[in-house]
Amino acid sequence: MSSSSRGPGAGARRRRTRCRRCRACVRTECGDCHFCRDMKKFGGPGRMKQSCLLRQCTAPVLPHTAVCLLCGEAGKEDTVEGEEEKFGLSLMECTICNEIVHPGCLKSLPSCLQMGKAEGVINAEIPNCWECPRCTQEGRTSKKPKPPLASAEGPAVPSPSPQREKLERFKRMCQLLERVPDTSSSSSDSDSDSDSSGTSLSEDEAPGEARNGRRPARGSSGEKENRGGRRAVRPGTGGPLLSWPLGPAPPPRPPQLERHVVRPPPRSPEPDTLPLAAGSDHPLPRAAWLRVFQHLGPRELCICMRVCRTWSRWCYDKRLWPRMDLSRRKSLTPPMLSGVVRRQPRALDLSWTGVSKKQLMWLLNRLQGLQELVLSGCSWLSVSALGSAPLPALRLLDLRWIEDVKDSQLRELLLPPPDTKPGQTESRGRLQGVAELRLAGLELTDASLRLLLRHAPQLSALDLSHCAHVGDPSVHLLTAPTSPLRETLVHLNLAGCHRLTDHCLPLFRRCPRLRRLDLRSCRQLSPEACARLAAAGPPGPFRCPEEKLLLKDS
DNA sequence: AGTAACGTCTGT
DNA sequence: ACAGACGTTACT
Repeated sequence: MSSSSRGPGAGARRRRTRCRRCRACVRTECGDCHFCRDMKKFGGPGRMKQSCLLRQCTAPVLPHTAVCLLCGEAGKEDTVEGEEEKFGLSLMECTICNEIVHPGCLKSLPSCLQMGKAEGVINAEIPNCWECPRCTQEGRTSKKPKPPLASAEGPAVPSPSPQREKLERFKRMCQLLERVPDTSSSSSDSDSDSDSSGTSLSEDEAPGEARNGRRPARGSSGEKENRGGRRAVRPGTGGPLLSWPLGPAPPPRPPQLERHVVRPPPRSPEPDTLPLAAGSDHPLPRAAWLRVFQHLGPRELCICMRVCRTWSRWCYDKRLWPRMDLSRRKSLTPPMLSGVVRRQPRALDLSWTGVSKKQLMWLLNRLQGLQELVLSGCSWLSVSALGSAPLPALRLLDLRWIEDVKDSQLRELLLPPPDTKPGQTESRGRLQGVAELRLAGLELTDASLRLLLRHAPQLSALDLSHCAHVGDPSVHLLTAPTSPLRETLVHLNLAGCHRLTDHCLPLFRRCPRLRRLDLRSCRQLSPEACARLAAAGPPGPFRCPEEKLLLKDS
């Protein structure tokens, strides 16, 4: 195997490895995803050899054995203090040519070997990842593969056009995500990342349906040569250590872009001022601009984002995007999804969309601050992604009118994740902290309500309208002395629950905080019994005028 | 030596 | 385009 005979740093591309620190790395396997089920330890055949979907590292690092192609040494950023010095001594891997160097080693090359004043384009999303000055300088990005510098004798690398397209998308993504100290003009088109349609977002890529959201293809390690059949031969890869940048450069291998990750915007310092064409800065600081932007809607913000690079960056501020609405979009494109992730909304409406399970999983894994999620009218197939998603901040979940949701499906969502160890913390379901749950139109029975009492005990608003199986016993359950919801419920929607009879009405007086009870379209309820409930004086519910018992269809 | 899993290739 | 397979790499 030729790649193993190459010394590290001699052009052998390095496989990335887990950071072991990110949230994904430190969690346990879900035991339930496609790849877990394949694992021998979970009773599978062990053929796929992939990491648990929930354990996909979000910051894959270079292996410890990686060294600089130029000096042959490892990363040495720990030996210095300043940011700039650290950068010069860190190992950077180019997403295009895959070469790993110390940026400092590049700078100290004789000037005749340097690439003018070209700067690398740093990809802040992935550690030690950039587009090296040479690739940047030569425009070796989306359009052309990196030609062998010394016109090596090797065969041209076949680059099928789909891969080329992916490369272009990848390049765009890198430009959009880059957080380079603005010395380079190589990313001038990155300002155009917001599109003209207002609420729809188009910018960097998200994997969408692709490849389970696997990590970005770094260069691989040349193992493609181990297969018979067609393969991309890499000429000149055994070249001398110091051949770069003069020697035959490894031809580019378009990375397999469908696997790259898009993460929340890094906490990189934002420019605080707006540079003007005249060279000076606009007197208003960023904070003032943000206060202006806060008065704009999504459409206007997207327009602002096309004004200039600085505005574009400022407008990603998540304070400007507390809620995002993608409802009723038949298909969600990768740019839309990554646009959401970059804006980190607190509330996201995906109702009646064709969001897929993978897309939802991808999103939720990257929206850890999400407080409100609306998925009404989506398919259970997709929504089941909630079953293995981390939802630490979730307060509102809307699952109305999802087809095929019965007790067993809701159970999946309510029960604690399978990897929660009994002694770890107390076993907590995902919806423990949820205050508002909308379950209208689902085929739930009292079995689900019992689970709700146990695993969603903090509900203040519950929508069970048009749940055909909800009847008097359900109200008994909800208002029983043992029910935690008896104390917490403020809003309860039971509209269209035909099985409810007058007998259940007095039970609602057990809920001291109940302020709004929707009993519209409950055929068996008599106006008289409802009137008696409504007239119930203190300490019963519905005391204030704005607190209502809704009885009739308005 | 053993385990995990990365990145690419193949068949559909 | 996708899912599955698997050689190989990274690390213990």
